[in-house]
This record gives sequence, structure tokens and C-alpha cells, in this order.
Amino acid sequence: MFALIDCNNFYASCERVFRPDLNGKPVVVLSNNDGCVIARSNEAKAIGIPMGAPAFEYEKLFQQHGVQVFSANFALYGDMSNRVMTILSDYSPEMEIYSIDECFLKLHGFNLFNLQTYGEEIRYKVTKWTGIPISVGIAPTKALAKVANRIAKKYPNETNSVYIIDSEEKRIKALKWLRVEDVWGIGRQHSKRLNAIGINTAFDFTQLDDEVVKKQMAIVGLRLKHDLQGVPTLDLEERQIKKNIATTRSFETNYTEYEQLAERISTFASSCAEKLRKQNSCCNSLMVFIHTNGHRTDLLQYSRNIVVKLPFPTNSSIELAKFATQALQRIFKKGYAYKKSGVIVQDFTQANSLQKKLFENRDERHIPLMQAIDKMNLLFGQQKIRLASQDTKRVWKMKQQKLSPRYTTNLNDIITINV
DNA sequence: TCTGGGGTCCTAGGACCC
DNA sequence: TCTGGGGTCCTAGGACCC
Repeated sequence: MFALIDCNNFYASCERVFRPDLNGKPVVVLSNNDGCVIARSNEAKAIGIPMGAPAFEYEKLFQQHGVQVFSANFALYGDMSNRVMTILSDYSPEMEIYSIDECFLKLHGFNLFNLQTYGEEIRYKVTKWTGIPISVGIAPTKALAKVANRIAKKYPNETNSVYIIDSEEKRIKALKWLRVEDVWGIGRQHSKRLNAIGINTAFDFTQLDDEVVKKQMAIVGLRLKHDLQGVPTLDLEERQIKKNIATTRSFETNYTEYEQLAERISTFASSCAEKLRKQNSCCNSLMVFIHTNGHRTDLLQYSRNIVVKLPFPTNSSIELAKFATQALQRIFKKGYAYKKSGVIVQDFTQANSLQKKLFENRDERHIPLMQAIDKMNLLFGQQKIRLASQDTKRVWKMKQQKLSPRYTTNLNDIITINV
């Protein structure tokens, strides 16, 4: 059996842990730049605030219902996630952290356990120790565990937030209940096509012919079908090093000057370099993109990206910033109002097994230099040491008007308790 | 005025090899 | 006039996830 543990309304729940006065009130968390709604408490969902809602369009509704609005506080969410995952890792030797708020546990050899009780124990302990409410779904396959989790989340009182699919009857009942567009792995495009041929529930989907599924959704769809039929096809996945690393941002205002973009690109490149060093990789190629605001029909639009092959693999901030700004020069055009840009590094090799080339002007001194920078930034706080091409005067800011304290990762932000 | 960010996998088709 | 067969690698685009 597999268990899928999912934190309920994770970001909103994190905000509530240190603000219990918000329990029972609608809470939403916004994306970077306070742009869109990316998390909602149940109360906020009930008011009718959709996922991804632009904040400015919903300001009135927020005020009407006294919705508590927060800027995204990823330092807090990341730390809370680690706490939850650490607790969960006690409950099975085999675990896959699927996302910041979800994990699969393989319950192999748990035949003598009462899984309902086990799930309730997991739920009790996570909530007691972290303050984060969770739901638990247990089933013979990963896709079915996802389905079970949905039921647990939808009917917390009836299920005690733990639901188990352990019989053919329950499997079929669950699949007939679930709409096909809510199946894990079936997105908007596929569900549209499936609806068109009369497939409306997850059960309908499992009744389709293998060939039809394969034709519509390729091998991925076929695996999913088998998993939903109760034949374990998807297994836990090993934690692997990343294959792409991106740093991209929208700007609070439009940028028109090359210098403004060059600073951003330089910062994004060195952020990618830092992430590369963390997983001990070097990249062999990078992509830079810039574009104007696609929502503005009144402005001239321009969007371009460029991929550059690097002459040698590197994770040096200096070198990546240099290559990235050179790339920017090739795609930048004056006369446009730029809204977003980013750097994506790809094609990795391991940093400690680099193949040397005969004719390359790679500067080996960057390696100890970067180690020193990383060490100092760790010691004195992020971004104390930066490149001169970066924003040394800290002009650049993200719109974060409702940022909560970093309760768990910054000593200055720790809560005080009135005795 | 204001609309996020970061990932994965698969496939088809083109370029190339012998 | 007639023009093979069997591969690999790379990339762009499309789908999906949170």
C-alpha cells in the first residue's frame, strides 16, 4: 500500500500556526509581487476566491469579507515543510517527498497494521507537533492514494481525515465519484478531449481501451490508467538532482533601459550559480529570456529567449553572470517596456568530475573564490557578498506589503509571549 | 496601475552517422 | 527510369505537476 500525505491549504495553514487568531477566518497567500492568490483557507474558498485570482481584481471582495491577506513567505513555508517531512519520515523507511506540502510513504509489509489507526496517528502527531493540519489517503497504488487523499480532504468529519481504498468496491465507488479533470495527471487539455468522447469520471477513464488511451495521452496516460485500476505501475521516485535550474521574476514596474535588465540578469545568473553549487553541478548551457507584459494590449509586445552553449562547464557566479549578460545583449531591443526576465541553466555535469579541455581559458581560481563567497554569505546572511554588476545599492524590491515574520528561521522574528 | 515561479516527462521531426 | 536500412542525438513544443 501507498500513503499520500498532503498538508491542507499549506501556505495559509503556515500563516495560522503563529496567528491562531486567524483560525476560522478567511486567509489567502499571494504570489511574488503580491500578484495572484496561490493559497486559500477553506473559508476563503467558500467565499468564491479562485486559485490564481489576480489580487487587484479581488481587493473589494477581500475587504467585504475581512479576508486576511499575506505576501508569500517562502522562508517560513520551507522550514515548516522540513518539520512536517521529518516527522513523516518516522512512519516508513520508504518515502518520496513529492512537493513542498505532499509526500508518499510506501507501506510495504504493514499487513498486520490497522492502517486507519496508523493514518490517524500520523495525522495527530503532525498536527500536534507542527500545527499543520493534514489529510491521509491510503491505497494499493500511488494514483489511487491520491484519490483516497481527496476523499479524506473533502469529508474530514466522516473520515477523520484518513481514507483507505482497500477493496474493489471502494475503488470503484471512489473512481465513479471523481471527475476526470480532477485525476492526478489529467490536466485541462486531456480532460477537454476526454469529455468530448463522453468520459466524465475517473471510472469512465479506466474503462477506455488501452489503445485509445495511448493514442490520446501516450505512455503516461496508459501508466495512469493501470495505476487507477489498482495495478501498481508508478513506484516511489528517487530524489534526484535537478536537471534545470531557473531564476525568473516579474518586475514591479516596467523596465525600458538595458542597464536595468542587465542588473536583473546578472542577479538571476548568480542565483542560478549558487543553486548549482548547492547540488554540486556545473552547467554547460544557459537560457536568457525577456518579455513585455502580455496582459497589456495597449503596449508594443516583444518576447525573446536565447540559448547559449558555454565554452566550458561552470558554476561560477562571475562567469555565468558574464555569459548571461552577453546573451542579453543579443536579444535586448530598445523601445519596449519589459515586465519579466529570467535565467535558466541546463545540461549539467558533476562539479567534481570535470573533463578538462586542451584549449579552454577556464580560470580555476573561481572555485575557491566561490567557496569563500558561499561561506561568507552563510555566515553573514544571504547576499552580503555580491557581484559589482548586481544591485549594490539595493534599489530593486519585490512588492511584499503583507509579509509575515520569519518566525522559525530568523532569531529577530521569533514570537514573544506575554506571561 | 496591479496578473507567480519552478519543475518534470514524452514525442515528433530534423540532422546526422555508417 | 531506377535511389536502402538502421541507427543516434538534439531540440522544440506540448502536456502535466505543485
